[in-house]
Amino acid sequence: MSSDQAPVKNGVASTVTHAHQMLGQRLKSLRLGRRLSLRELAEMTGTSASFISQLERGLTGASTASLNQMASALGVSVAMLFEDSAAGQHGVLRRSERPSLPPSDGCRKMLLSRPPLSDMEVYIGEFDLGGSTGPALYTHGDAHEMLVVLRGIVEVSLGEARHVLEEGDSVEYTTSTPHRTENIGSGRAEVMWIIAPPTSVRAELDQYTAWKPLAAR
Amino acid sequence: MSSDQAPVKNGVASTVTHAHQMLGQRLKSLRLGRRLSLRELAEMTGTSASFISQLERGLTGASTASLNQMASALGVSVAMLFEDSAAGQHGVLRRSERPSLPPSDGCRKMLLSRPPLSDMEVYIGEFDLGGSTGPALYTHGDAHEMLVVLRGIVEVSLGEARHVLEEGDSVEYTTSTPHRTENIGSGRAEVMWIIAPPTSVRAELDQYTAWKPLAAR
DNA sequence: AGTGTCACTGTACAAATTGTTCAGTGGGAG
DNA sequence: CTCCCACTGAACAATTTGTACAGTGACACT
Repeated sequence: MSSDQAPVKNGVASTVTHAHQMLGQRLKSLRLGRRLSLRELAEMTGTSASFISQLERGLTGASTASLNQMASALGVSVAMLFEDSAAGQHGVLRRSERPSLPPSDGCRKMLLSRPPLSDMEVYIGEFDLGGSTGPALYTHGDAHEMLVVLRGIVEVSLGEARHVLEEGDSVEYTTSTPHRTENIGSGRAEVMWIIAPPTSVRAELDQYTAWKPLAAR
Repeated sequence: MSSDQAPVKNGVASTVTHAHQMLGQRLKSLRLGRRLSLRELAEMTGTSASFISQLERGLTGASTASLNQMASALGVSVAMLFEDSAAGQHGVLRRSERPSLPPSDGCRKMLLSRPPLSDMEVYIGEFDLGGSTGPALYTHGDAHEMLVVLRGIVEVSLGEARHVLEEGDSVEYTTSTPHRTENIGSGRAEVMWIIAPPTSVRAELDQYTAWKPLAAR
């Protein structure tokens, strides 16, 4: 409150620090939303805790390099660090507006959750006939994941185990369990993935690690 | 390690403490899964932190009253505190096995997530023609919630605002925002609610608080 | 009545973790 | 050459963590 009275030489300086504070607030709310401490985020971004502390309170600015690291560690785009909107917004997302991830192997993934707001990640996946999430089983982070079959029949591999799921069935597992989903029905399939807490989507997207299955029993 | 060598008079005593330890481990993993500290859980259950500490380490047992409190605060049944299975289980839940909550106002809710495993709550709601989640808007806890329309057309009230959502549309909001869902389509409707982090279902089920809307503008 | 046993509380404590302060370093722009 | 500024590292006080310990009251079984 009293520190607002910091000496200001000119108008430019004040708007600069104001911009810093806006960024700082946003950064802080994002970090707290992810339940991260300064040190944890510092390690993720390869910076220091004190730096982020100063950053959040608008005492300093950040280089574009740092901004990139922050944004990716928090699972948001750099743009989202600046756009002051999305505050009072109730995030209505129309079906037609769903952002979709690059498709592959006969599977189109669409993101329903909006990273800065959510404490979860929600995807919808549409499988073509014989489509799958890829040839290998994947692991990412250490959160909880649920898969719900909205339409069709799929086979879910979890480590060594396999489960055939029909419409309305669901599975839960941890994201650290190697997993994979394949459409084994005679038509198209549609599933929903729910991940909580969010595993910082973009940050880890290219860090997905493959898993070597043991020889078949 | 060395404390394992505690004096044991007979076989009964050893199996008793063993049972205590099993319960303790389970309790601890549940608590940590909810990211609760001993004191937080103590306050929720109306007990003390030191008691829970001893409990988790198998130094003492618990009365049925305490067990009930623990279970409900953690959002699990008392039985789940004891069944040592569910360890290697990948929670497959068939559509026909979904536990359903007491229906009301033309809306049947079914729980897809299994409390002990999940970091989220997932419900599916089926609305009859004109059905709704109730006459009033409700508030519960302070988590994030997403609603996805699987079939039909619904109207979602969020505080003063109203949104008409069609199949495939979704909304995000915080659970502290007074909210309500109503089927306004010409047929049945089906939606999905996702809440993270979990707000300890059973514990709060009867603590849902109504919200008085302001006079219509 | 007497005597344990046992569930449970409250205080106290060491250790870890929190965010912040501060002095300082290095590099790029003027 | 020099100022500015992004950024580091160590040290800080304030909380918060889980645990230890000494108790209290109730119930069970002589």
